[in-house]
Amino acid sequence: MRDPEATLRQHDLPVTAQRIAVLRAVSGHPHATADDLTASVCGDLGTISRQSVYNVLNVLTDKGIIRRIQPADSPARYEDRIGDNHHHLVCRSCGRTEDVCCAVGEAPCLKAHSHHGFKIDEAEVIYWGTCPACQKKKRS
Amino acid sequence: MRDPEATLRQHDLPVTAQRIAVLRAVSGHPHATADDLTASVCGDLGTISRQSVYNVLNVLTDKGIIRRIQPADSPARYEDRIGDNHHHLVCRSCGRTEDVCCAVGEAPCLKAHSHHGFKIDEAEVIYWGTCPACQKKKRS
DNA sequence: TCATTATTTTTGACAAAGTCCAAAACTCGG
DNA sequence: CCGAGTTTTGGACTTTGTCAAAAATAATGA
Repeated sequence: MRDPEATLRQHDLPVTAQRIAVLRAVSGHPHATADDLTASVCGDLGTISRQSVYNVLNVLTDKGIIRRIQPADSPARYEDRIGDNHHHLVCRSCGRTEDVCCAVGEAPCLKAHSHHGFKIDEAEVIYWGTCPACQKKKRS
Repeated sequence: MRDPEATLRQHDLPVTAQRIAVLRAVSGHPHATADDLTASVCGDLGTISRQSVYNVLNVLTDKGIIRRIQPADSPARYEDRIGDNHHHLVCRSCGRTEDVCCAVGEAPCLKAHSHHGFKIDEAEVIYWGTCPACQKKKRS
């Protein structure tokens, strides 16, 4: 995210300190939770209400400026990187999340199959596993 | 699920009325939530505690007798059909969930890639879209 | 069959993540 | 700089699920 303020203006969103700070936090901490982001913003602005963090994250998500990912057994996480159809790799034991490029080119990702009459708009892929650190921990 | 009782015994689980009823409910209502299942079991046994439903669902899931799916913005759902690596199609507006056969054969499903040093054990795919009923509703 | 023992079930409190609402503060256009 | 309309804030509330202790039940062996 080069310029949070410009990004907000481009999307006709009033520019506020909270929005700039949250946007910067998301940008600087990919896959952070709302809680993580609140902490990060507080280190920047001094304070922000929990509700504002959610408000901002929701409006940014709705506008497509950021993306929300919600793996099982984890609070929602947010990221900056959008529009490139990448997927995620999540550690079952610590929740560590990494980006993964779409493994198979166009299929199944982005391909609008038709099943059961549904109009499909996204194929979400999560790879579940164990991260290096947790593999070590388990062995010991 | 042909015989819930036999299934429980096969897995060395003490047979209780609650377990049989929950197992039957999951079998008869694929993709139901814990709440749905509680209602269904109550119509069968007359009553069951909320905690017992969770206890049973957890133990059955741990044993691999049923599978838990946790799409974003939805409570956990449970299903009977396991071991065939199928995926899910979820309606964004009403949560309706359908099974989808693995769209691309072996890849990316079940294929253990190695990325970031993670040991991957599952590839979960969710297709997001709008079900026929909600498409109609939106148009009207 | 019956007592024993370990496992389940129940009840009620609790926790995490997020939303709803009304009041105060702020942004932006004129 | 003013006023209208958004945002932000604080607090209560909701949903989904877990924890813990006591009561009930299932499986085992005599």
